[in-house]
Amino acid sequence: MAAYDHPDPATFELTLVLRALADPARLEIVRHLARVGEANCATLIGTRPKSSMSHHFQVLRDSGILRTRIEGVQHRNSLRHEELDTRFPGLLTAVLNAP
Amino acid sequence: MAAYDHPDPATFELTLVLRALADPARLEIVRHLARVGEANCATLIGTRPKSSMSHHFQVLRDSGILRTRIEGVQHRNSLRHEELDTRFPGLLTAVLNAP
DNA sequence: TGCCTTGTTCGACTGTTATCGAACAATATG
DNA sequence: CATATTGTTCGATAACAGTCGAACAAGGCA
Repeated sequence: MAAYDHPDPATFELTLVLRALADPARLEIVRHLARVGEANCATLIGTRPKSSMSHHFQVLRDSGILRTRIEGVQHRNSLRHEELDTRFPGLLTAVLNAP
Repeated sequence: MAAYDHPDPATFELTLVLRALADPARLEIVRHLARVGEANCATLIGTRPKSSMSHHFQVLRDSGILRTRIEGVQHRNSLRHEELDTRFPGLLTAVLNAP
């Protein structure tokens, strides 16, 4: 599998980021990554099928919220917290701190 | 016209707030209110018809982002910035500061 | 090579949301 | 009272987004 395309921080769009975060499943993913740092897709799948999760990861990736690193057969995901902060300071932190 | 119902800050839901902000038209409204403090619907209507705007105001109101005060025939809108901050500290500020 | 694991892609379906005209409601004002 | 102003509600339509099974792709390993 070829590496993923990750958008440049300068091109992050606020509405895309907010929309990506405005979904319970994706918010769960983001919060989990904030705790564990890095995780592959499999460990993040709860009850949802793989195809649904794959979709959510793509939305999060396209908006700039996370990056996916390929290692063998696994795809390791982590937050792009610093990069997000360079364009939207404090946004991700506020979301992560929210109840 | 009877007064509007405004949700209590303790019941604000993050996904609702993020979804409300994740729309260009509504983001524009929020940014305008941040500048001018208070404004009635008419002054916020650009090219969109009244019915569309009325819908967006309702979404913003229901999520807790703004309050609407009725004065005569006008509906004056303003951000519930402090109340939003009590539940989601820094969130609205981060959104307002974003490019 | 054959098989297992990990994820993606495709296609269809479903539910939600935005948009907008038209009719309506409420208040002020002449 | 008649009319103008301000905004809501209704109903229809169209676009979008989430869900999920099935097929596919690629790497690791026996």
